[in-house]
Amino acid sequence: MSTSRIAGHAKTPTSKERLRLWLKLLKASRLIEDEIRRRLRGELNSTLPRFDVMSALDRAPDGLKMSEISKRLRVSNGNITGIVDKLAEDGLALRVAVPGDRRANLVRLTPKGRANFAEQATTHEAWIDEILSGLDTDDIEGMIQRLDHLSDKLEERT
Amino acid sequence: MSTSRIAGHAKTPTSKERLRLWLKLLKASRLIEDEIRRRLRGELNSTLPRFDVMSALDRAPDGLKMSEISKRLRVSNGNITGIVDKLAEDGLALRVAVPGDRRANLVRLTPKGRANFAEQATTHEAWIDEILSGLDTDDIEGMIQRLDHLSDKLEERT
DNA sequence: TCAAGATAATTCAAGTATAAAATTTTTAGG
DNA sequence: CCTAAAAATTTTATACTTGAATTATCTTGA
Repeated sequence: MSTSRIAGHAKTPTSKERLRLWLKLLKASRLIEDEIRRRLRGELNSTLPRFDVMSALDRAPDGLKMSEISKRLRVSNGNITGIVDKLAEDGLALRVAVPGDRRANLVRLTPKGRANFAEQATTHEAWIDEILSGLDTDDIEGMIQRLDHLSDKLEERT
Repeated sequence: MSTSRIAGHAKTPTSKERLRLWLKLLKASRLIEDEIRRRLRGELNSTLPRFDVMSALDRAPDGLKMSEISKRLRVSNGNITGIVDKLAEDGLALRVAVPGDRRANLVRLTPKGRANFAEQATTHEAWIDEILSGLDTDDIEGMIQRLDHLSDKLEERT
């Protein structure tokens, strides 16, 4: 069954319009993401993946399994192994055995990691506040709504 | 409704709202980007950076200097070297000497590269069309406007 | 019970990314 | 001319990312 496209009908978006939207979306998010990466590297001596993992761990005081972290951040398992290794080396996180399942570990922030992240999170929020200044509430609310709508559609697909 | 927000009177957004927007933006674009990467790998045996470089080259029939590519794609120079090396190995692009400046090269798609990209671009556009189906014209136009506005603000900063 | 089979994590190879240093070539000032 | 600065690119070092293969450990059903 194929979709019939009626030429000139205003309500049906064309593939060109959809492509345009995607390119704009990618551009905007990369502009912001690159800026955040630069600042994390330059000012906090960290990286976005490290920040993301710590953020996930911070929200789970009881710890998360490796696989749980990778599911939440939508990155591969092997990836998380390396990042958690680094965090552990730096004394920011540690692996704890799971009683009853010797395959799995729980990863937790150490007190040092928790304190460290609290600072970083404050700084991070201020960056975003600065970077996104110049958008008014209508812009923000409108975009949040539409992005939610979009993400919902995308997640439905699976 | 219990909120006191009045259309046309945009109150100042809080940093929490801005942070929320950023997280939504990042989520949506990663959902799409990951899907595109998966398909490029699985169906076209390619990668997003390769596709991006070829896309830039396709739009510049006379070729682009390495530095010009990295400026357009906003990635580092050293990065482009590796990607162009790969494309050249596969016979999709080649380096041409710039008459009068032996420091620089022009990179061009080969006929094979051009044909190859034409196919990929068609497929890519169809993917986006499919992935973003479910958004109506209002969603798309509204988002494009706001993303443009956002990107403009971000680019002003520099 | 006990061999599949599923699950958790790690390791590996290949590719992508950056910043900084190095190399080669061009351009300008004296 | 000649040398210092600038420009274009590559190289290097480090880190992130994925998907596939591997190891180790459960879980299950005949």
